[in-house]
Amino acid sequence: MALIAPDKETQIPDIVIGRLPVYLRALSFMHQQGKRTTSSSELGRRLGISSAQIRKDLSHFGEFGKQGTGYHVQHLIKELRLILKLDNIWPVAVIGAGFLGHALASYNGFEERGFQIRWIFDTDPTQIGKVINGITIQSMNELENTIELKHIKIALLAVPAVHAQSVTDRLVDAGVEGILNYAPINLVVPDHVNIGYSDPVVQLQHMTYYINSDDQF
Amino acid sequence: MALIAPDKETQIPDIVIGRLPVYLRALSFMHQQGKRTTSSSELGRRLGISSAQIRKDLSHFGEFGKQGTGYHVQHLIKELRLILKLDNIWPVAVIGAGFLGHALASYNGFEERGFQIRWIFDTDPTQIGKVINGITIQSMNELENTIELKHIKIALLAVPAVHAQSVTDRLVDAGVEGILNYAPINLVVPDHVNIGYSDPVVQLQHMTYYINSDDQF
DNA sequence: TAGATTGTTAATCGATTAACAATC
DNA sequence: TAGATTGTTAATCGATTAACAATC
Repeated sequence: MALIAPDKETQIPDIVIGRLPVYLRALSFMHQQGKRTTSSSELGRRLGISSAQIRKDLSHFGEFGKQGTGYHVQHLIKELRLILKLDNIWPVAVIGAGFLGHALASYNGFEERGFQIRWIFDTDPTQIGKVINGITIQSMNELENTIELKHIKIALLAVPAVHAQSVTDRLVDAGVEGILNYAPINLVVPDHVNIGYSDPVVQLQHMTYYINSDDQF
Repeated sequence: MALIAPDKETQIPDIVIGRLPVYLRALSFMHQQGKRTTSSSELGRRLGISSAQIRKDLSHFGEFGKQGTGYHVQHLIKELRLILKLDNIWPVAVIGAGFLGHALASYNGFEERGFQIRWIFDTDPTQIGKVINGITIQSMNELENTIELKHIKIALLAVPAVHAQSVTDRLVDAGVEGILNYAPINLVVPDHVNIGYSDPVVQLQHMTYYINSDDQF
């Protein structure tokens, strides 16, 4: 079997899937503010997206609104969580206990949004055994065993660029299917593995194209 | 990354601009490996992009290759740096000196790619005056003055979500034109301001759609 | 009811790809 | 030269938007 996703799911454009978490984040914000209902136009205004696009995106998955009144915020949140498989907490491993790994392991914003950092790995003997936010730093020697034993599917990769590909290969071999890569390098993985990239420099370099540098230097 | 609409004058699609930093990163990697020339097909293979797309993207800016032999790596790097305005080092401010702000200020991978973290701000009196990687944490009271005095154009926003919009308003009023937002919230800014988003949870929630959770829970 | 807003269709807009003459 | 690869065109593919009947 070449692909995991069934036909019906593959028919939905990936770009649509990518917007759902943004909708979810905005809806959760509205919910916190006490808003009970919203409309595609209100949501679109907040996100800088057309109302038509929001309605079209949602229509791939069902009918979640009511003519005349719009969407019930809490209900739409629940539906989006189901679509994105967020009805359980995904356990996550952090690879690399440098400054960034520390920051990720210390961040408490994951759990309410569907994830929990449960493991952190490093090669540095002086780091191994230390505890960050209740998580004990493990040796990279235990990587494969732990992944297989705990059925870890998702990892945050915060190792130096030179090691990113080799660690990725180990993660994939052990069964990881989703990697958020913080190293500034492109990873090569099998088709069934999902990679997300987080390289701040790439984003900054995108911006500088649009920023006039005349009075900067 | 959500950016302002490209100038009608430039006519170059924003999605093309967004790929240039990725090309640049891959080319720099090749250069480090000692590669002197490459081709659109080799580059495409590495990045999972078609060779036609790479040639088309580059053709918006000029003719950088040679039939039969491809592209001179070092030359193409130089051209891309010019296009993206990376021929000088952009000074950058970090807002927020929590774990993430610390990690950003401590990261030494910015400078060789066109950026230098030069300022870091926080409200916490116990943090102000401390030094991270040679940078003294300043009071948020000095934010506007410093931005205006130093003509700061780019900021990394690493403050709690509840403060992200109000701090953004202050940054924009003071003259900042590019913000990389690490807070899990959508920002509203004027058209001329470029926003990049870095919310790991949004990326993880995108992945989980494709990951089978059957044996996970 | 009258106004508001959905879900959906068709048209428009934009991006990607295949193909190939040019040429190193 | 012969093989390789570019830059570009036209065709294809896909995504966004405008518009509106349905209906709350």
